Amino acid sequence: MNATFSALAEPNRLQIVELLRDRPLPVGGIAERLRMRQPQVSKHLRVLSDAGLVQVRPVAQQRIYGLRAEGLKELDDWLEGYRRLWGERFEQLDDVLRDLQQKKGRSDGHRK
Amino acid sequence: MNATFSALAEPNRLQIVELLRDRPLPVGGIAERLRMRQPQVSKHLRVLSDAGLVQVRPVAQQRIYGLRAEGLKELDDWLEGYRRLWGERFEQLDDVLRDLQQKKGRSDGHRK
DNA sequence: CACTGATATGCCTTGACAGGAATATTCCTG
DNA sequence: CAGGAATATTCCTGTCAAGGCATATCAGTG
Repeated sequence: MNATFSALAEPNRLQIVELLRDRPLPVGGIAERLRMRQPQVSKHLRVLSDAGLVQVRPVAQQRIYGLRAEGLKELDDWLEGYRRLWGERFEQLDDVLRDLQQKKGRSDGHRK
Repeated sequence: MNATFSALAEPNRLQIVELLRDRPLPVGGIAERLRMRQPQVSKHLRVLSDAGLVQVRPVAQQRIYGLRAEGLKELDDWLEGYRRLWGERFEQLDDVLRDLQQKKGRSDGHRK
């Protein structure tokens, strides 16, 4: 999960992902459209690949990079635990919890 | 959006977000539970706050930090454009697109 | 095989950023 | 207003990662 965020934290890498959202592309195609140098694109793709966000398919001497569903679904699953934050009236619950966080008055009462 | 990923890319920051998922906490409480030093926690919270991922509520000299729904919803919205990747048979469409990526779109007959 | 196109890798330099420690700031209470 | 608790900020330092550039690798073709 951490690798996912790290990978997407880099602006160029995020751009690549957004570009591949439309369709898979060879390295050269990515470099051309994003005005980046080929070596950097390869490096970024390496990181994205390690994070499981993209996958490759060799065609001749080209390598077609496309998004990898599982990688992004992982992100979606992570978000699942946070969806209750919006859409629901969560602020009221927030207020309730506000009281509970009072340092948890334990037997170690030190009210100097 | 980029700020969001950058903020969550840092392991400790991600931990903080996951911790605050359960309930809002004061700076000291966060530091204590995550075994981090207070200054670092404050710095991380600053970044998370700038990214719109957390919000503060002052209580006495404490500052209660909690998740900010809008920030995480933004992430969710971003993912929206990628959800079609899974759940649906997208691989077949992938195959179709494979042909179109032939290095150029000559305007020869591709009527359908 | 030599040649070429497409991509990956290695080395180097530089800038950003996280942690550590000290200090400043803010707010409460007597 | 002094004192202290909770938090923020500053300065410093080391690390790591991204870009530039050269080069290696690899597949296809004549």
